Amino acid sequence: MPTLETQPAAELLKAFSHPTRLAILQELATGPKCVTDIEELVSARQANISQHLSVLRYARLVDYAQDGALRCYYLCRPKLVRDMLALVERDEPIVKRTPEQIQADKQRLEKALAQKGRAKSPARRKVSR
Amino acid sequence: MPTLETQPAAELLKAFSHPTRLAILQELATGPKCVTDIEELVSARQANISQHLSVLRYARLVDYAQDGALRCYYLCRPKLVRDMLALVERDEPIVKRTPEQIQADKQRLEKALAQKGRAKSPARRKVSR
DNA sequence: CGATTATATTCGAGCATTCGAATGTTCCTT
DNA sequence: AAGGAACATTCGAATGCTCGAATATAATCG
Repeated sequence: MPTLETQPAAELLKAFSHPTRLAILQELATGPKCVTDIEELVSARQANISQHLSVLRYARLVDYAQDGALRCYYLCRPKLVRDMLALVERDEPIVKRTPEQIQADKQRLEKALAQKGRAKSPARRKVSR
Repeated sequence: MPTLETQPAAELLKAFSHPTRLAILQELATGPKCVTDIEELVSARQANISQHLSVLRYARLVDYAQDGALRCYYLCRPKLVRDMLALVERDEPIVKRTPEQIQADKQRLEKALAQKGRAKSPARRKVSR
């Protein structure tokens, strides 16, 4: 019975889920930059960068400070962004489980549940096993 | 000059970016489950769950072991998934920076760059400041 | 075998995202 | 004030995503 607010979490993740936006965040992770700088570093047109920055701003991942005609964008939740970037580039080996291991896992899980929550019997199934 | 493969990273994140898929991953984080179990825990129709599981499988976040007529789904990169779930629910306070702080940051960044990379002068700008 | 259970796949409609082109706005600079 | 630089916004077309309904498949039961 774990419960995370999946709706807002999904929205946050969506903001991260675009190659150009990831590239922008990556650049901002090295320090604040104005739109023109970003435009050079990430290769995309100005309007497009602005559109993506707008998405990132709405998700509260970035904000900017105005400096004359320039807008210096920066990460407004730097740790979150950096950890996310680190997380997605790290690659965990993919595990493969046999039906037997799965059975064992289920057993452990049921035992743990039975111990804590009262009257939480496993769902009825038409299959024997 | 940071460089992460943004394309595959964005695809991975996209697989996470849906409320139902997050809910499924959350359930699987407590142990392996078959589709019918998931269907009860997450409230969505069977076909829809299957569709989302297919996306998660393609992203190599889950896999299954067949057990008779049942398919027991499990996380095939459990640490990645758990860390992601933890990351999105954690909420970092949003920082606000003043133009002055930004200036300071930029200064530091330029200094650091000048020290390492040769001939990396800042982009020309028409604005004085 | 025939029925039923468990799950997957296909299809189509509706909705959302993405991008470039064009245009706006604001702030310099002269 | 006029012009240009920096950036944002709007619009429309193309593409992609999401869901339910219907249908398919595979295993098990009787």
